[in-house]
Amino acid sequence: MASNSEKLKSAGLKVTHPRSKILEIFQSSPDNHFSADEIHLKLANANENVGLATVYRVLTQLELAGLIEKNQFNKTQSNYEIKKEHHDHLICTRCGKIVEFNNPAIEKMQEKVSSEYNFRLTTHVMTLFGECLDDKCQENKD
Amino acid sequence: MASNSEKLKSAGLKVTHPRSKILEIFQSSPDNHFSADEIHLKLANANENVGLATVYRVLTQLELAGLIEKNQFNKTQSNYEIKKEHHDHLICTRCGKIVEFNNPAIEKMQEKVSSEYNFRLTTHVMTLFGECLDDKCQENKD
DNA sequence: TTCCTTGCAAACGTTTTGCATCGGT
DNA sequence: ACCGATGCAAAACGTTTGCAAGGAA
Repeated sequence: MASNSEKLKSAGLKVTHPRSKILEIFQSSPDNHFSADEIHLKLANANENVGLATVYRVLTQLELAGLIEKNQFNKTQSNYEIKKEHHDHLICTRCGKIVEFNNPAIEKMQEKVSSEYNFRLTTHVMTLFGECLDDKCQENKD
Repeated sequence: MASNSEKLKSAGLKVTHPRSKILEIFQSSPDNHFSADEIHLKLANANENVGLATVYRVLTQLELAGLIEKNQFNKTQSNYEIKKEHHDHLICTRCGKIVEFNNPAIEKMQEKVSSEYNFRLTTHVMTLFGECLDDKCQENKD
């Protein structure tokens, strides 16, 4: 497996401090989804002086390089996660928990729907919103 | 079927010019999806002097009243359509065409996925992006 | 040394809000 | 006449961009 530096280089990006650090953050939390602001905050907490504009620029570059993925769960901000096999999301509207899932049967039917309407399917967004039944979340029930 | 005035009244909203006009726009194009700006433009073209802020306020109220539905197809702006039976969308990324579809089998599997992950499903977003094979769209192929 | 990268501040587009005025009921 | 609804302008919000200074190769 390639190192972070190699990944950046092969994307045509110089290996700089902000880029390495941001990539590290994603790799150390492979199941987490971060907003640009959260990344910025994490860097600040680690005494890394990186401007918010740079965070946005780096996130865009990493996405373009196929190293991370951008999600639009809510209207207000974008969320980024490290690139993995394709999956969709299940989000708890009470505690914010995000679960990744992959359901080949649904994907197949999406293809079928598309061809029925004479479309060539390229991508899709499928996000399920609900309430998780975890103890931690249930405790906050009103 | 209730008139527009009755719908507004039963939502606790006064029957005003902007509200009636906006509701009319949606009803006269039941298959169209409009942004706030498009509504604003349509009103201006019809020599209706309605402020953009009012358009946003009315759209929010109509959504709250269950008369229209808000969609987030792209990051930049929200789209509104008149409320119908539940459906999802298929969008052509080349010509912007939006097709509505409803697939009970997929919906059933979404329920199944949710319960597998111990979630009580409340809503979902499913939007398929592709390229439609309509003549009009194909003409624009590069 | 080159030219990519960064930080800062200003610009951006959409949406929201404050406030004085207007208008249904 | 009351109180909600409106128009306008300004603010808010996440994100992008211009520019001069900094840093990897």
